[in-house]
Amino acid sequence: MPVKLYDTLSRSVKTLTPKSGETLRFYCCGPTVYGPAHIGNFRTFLIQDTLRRVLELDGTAVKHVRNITDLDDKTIRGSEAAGLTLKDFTARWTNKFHEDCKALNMLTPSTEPSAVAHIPEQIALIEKLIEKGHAYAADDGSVYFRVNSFEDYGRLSRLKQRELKTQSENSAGAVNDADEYDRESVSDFALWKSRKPEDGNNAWPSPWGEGRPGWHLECSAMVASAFGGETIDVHGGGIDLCFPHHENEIAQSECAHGHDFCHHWFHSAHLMVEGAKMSKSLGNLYTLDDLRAKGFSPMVVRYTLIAGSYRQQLNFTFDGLHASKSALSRIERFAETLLSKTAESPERFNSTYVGPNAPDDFGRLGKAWDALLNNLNTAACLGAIFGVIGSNPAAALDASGARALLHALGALLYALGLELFTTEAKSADAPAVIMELAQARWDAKQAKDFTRADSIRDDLLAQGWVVNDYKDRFELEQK
RNA sequence: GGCGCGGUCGCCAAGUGGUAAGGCCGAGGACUGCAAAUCCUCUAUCGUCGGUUCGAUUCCGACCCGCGCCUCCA
Repeated sequence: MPVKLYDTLSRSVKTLTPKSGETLRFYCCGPTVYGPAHIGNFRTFLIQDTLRRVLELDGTAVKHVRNITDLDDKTIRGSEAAGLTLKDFTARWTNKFHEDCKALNMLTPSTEPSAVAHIPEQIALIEKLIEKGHAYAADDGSVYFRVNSFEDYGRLSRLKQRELKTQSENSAGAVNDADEYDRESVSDFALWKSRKPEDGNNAWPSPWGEGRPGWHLECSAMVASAFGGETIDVHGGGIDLCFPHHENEIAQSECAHGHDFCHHWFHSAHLMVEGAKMSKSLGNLYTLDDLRAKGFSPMVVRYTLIAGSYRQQLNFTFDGLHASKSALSRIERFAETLLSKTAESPERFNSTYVGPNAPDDFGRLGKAWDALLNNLNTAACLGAIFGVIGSNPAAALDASGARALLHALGALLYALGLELFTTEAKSADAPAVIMELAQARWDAKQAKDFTRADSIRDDLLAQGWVVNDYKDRFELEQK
């Protein structure tokens, strides 16, 4: 069954198939590398990662391109402030991004083009647009896109040109871009920005003088270079990019190449944090490291960020993180139960059952798989998984039945990018001192010295370790 | 003002024209020296008001409330 996905352009759920017949062309607007990415950024990247996983599991080859925005106001400002070259500065944050991606179990894109590395392509694109009458150079050496020259402008975001013009004053009453008076129209946007003092050494030669590309242009150039100028199948990004970024990408690319830019627009909704808009001034802008420091594993974060509908604003809360933690460990226990039927280890679960190989039949987990195919309904997918867990199927299964269910579960977890058996620190990880205390408590308990046993237990708890007793052994768990 | 999203159990959340998945929390039970962990069981008529329909949470209209975007924020 093919994957169905909501498309912003047509405002409908459409079947997703590679128009070329073979590999699906998937482009995503990547991170601006001027600092650590926050969980809002990752929400978008994670759902894109999930789409790719579902497609591949469904048998569709995907060329997944996600760019690195390393050349814009923020990276330049950041590098100047840090006293580093743009290259060193962005390399540092690109590395950090990659580390976080890995921790979140994200697949590496097929390619990750850099904007700085595509300046010649961007200049060539501008020349083409000028040649076709879609762009013009201003007196100061900047080049602008002539929005009036592209009839379809505003189709994606459904903004009429007339409204755009009146929107040179926004709702707050502030006049936008007061200094850019040399544009023909306030709707026109910069393709090339002439060199300014605050750009430091970050200027490149061009037919219009020194300067740097405008932000929107990089994606048009990188899409063209990654996919040979062909129409791409899916373009992903946060909903905020719909206008103006994607609108401008469409304008630049379609005017330059003369054919459709992209078939399917894949936008994900934003994140709220504890009911408020996420922002630096509110201090509620979390990074993966922030959450780790509070004791939440990357897998718990991933679960939280993908458990809700991607088209729905997600209210990110610590309650939600706790809920995810419990839910995830419940799936883990279910897998353990099945593994006890097949006499296999958790390590073996990850190596054998979790992978991009969908079983022919998902069996009783069929509903969960169908949910993913249906517009990435991750919530329904998880709901269906828990429905199966609740029905306690293990009791009635023999080893081969358990194996089949493990295969289905492993495929679903691969699709969701959730890795089990990696989260909690267990006894094996406890420091020797803690282990000794716990052992002393166990001995006291066996000797029925409950006063001493309980006192040691309180002691351990104070140090952040919970003791769980079983029939003939105990386990430690980090609080 | 324009465009868009949403209001479902305490919290999160799926969903359908025929009387509402799931997770968390909570409660009760089993287990336990007591706990913890685990397991079992339990909790809603879907913002308001109209309309269409044999029947609407699901379709239409109005209204109320929350939120996002409107030139460089995923």
